[in-house]
Amino acid sequence: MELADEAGIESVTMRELGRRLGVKAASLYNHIAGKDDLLDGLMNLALSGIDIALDGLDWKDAMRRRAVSAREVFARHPWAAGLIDSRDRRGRESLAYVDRVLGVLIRAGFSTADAANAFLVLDSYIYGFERQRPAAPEGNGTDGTGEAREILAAIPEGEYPFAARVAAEFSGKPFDREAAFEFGLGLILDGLERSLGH
Amino acid sequence: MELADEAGIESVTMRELGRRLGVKAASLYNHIAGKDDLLDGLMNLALSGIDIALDGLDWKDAMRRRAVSAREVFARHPWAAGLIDSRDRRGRESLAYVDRVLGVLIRAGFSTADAANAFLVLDSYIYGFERQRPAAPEGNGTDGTGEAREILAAIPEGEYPFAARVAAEFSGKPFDREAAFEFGLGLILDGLERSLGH
DNA sequence: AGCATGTACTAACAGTGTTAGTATGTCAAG
DNA sequence: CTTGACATACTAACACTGTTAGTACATGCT
Repeated sequence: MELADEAGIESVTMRELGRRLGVKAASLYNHIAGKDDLLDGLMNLALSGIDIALDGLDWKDAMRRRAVSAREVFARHPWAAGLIDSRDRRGRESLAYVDRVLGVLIRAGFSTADAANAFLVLDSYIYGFERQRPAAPEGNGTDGTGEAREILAAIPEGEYPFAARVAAEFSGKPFDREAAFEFGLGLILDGLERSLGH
Repeated sequence: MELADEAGIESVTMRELGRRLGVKAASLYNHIAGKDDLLDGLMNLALSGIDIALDGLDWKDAMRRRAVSAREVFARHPWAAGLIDSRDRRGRESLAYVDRVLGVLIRAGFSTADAANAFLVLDSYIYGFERQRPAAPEGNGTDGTGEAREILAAIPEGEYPFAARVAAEFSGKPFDREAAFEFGLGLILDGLERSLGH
């Protein structure tokens, strides 16, 4: 996980991992079944950082909490989301997770079909959000203003006026990703609440 | 694109592609700069299938049309979404796309910041949705009922009651992904509309 | 006729995951 | 203390991957 966070998931090779551990690549096979096994473990390790202690909360608070916590995980480990959809999601661990979430929704009054729908919609948003991250800027800070400036400079004069306006807007002030996430999350949760009362 | 659709993006190797074209791998380099070039082209080819002829439509209709069309593309080419976030999104082509969409929103009355927000929220959902697809079932049809049955059978008796209920629900009838997508899309669009009037 | 261009080829390189076979250290039983 | 079993590390190799250098050939223009 340290290796993936620091150097990117593409740097997680058997030989590189071995180098970090002071060991040759082949020796790793005494401990794991193969690279798939390694990546499965990595995925579960990341997923275990998502808060699903949802008992006793209102369904909306529970879903919001889960979503915010999931986004933090995906922001901290940008490789996690990509890892998830390149492999099977049907492990025991994720089944428990699914059951927890569905339980909250069904107990709140959603039909089984509606609960499945709500789950899918919410997770689509959650999993999709941190992917909408522009490629990391080179030598700038982490607020993205430098990158916005860079994009702005690359836009041909007058050809893309609206993109230019938006880039100009965010070259001055940082973009608050967390706030943007919660804005969209609120839209979805409010909509689900409305759909609950027919 | 045929190769990626039929055999999966991981089968798109220089040697395999050459085999399909009746040519050795090295010969491909007379036509493309490298594999990155190839994948960029593949991505743009897929993206060009998204309908962005949005002029003259109400902003909601325009966004809905774009979203539905994008989902169809991602459903038809499951590798496309993954390709997009593994490479730089700042090409001329995608810049035109971005400008088009932002233009619709800003003209509809969104501030530049709100338009950027709306864009991000919408695309998070769009890009995230087709990833929430369970691994393809082996010998079953495409409606997923066989897979739901299979999952149901694999759930330990009584351990995950809510997951079991949902699996049971959908082992009887097919799951309409398109309807589910439009349901969530509607929630978001309605929410954006409400936020437009403060 | 000669030459330039485009395109295919073979061979090779460094890198990937993985396995077989071998050596080494540690620790428990006799 | 010796012996043996076990865990673990190693080297060497295999079949892949993307990519480049150098070469051959066929087409078509001057």
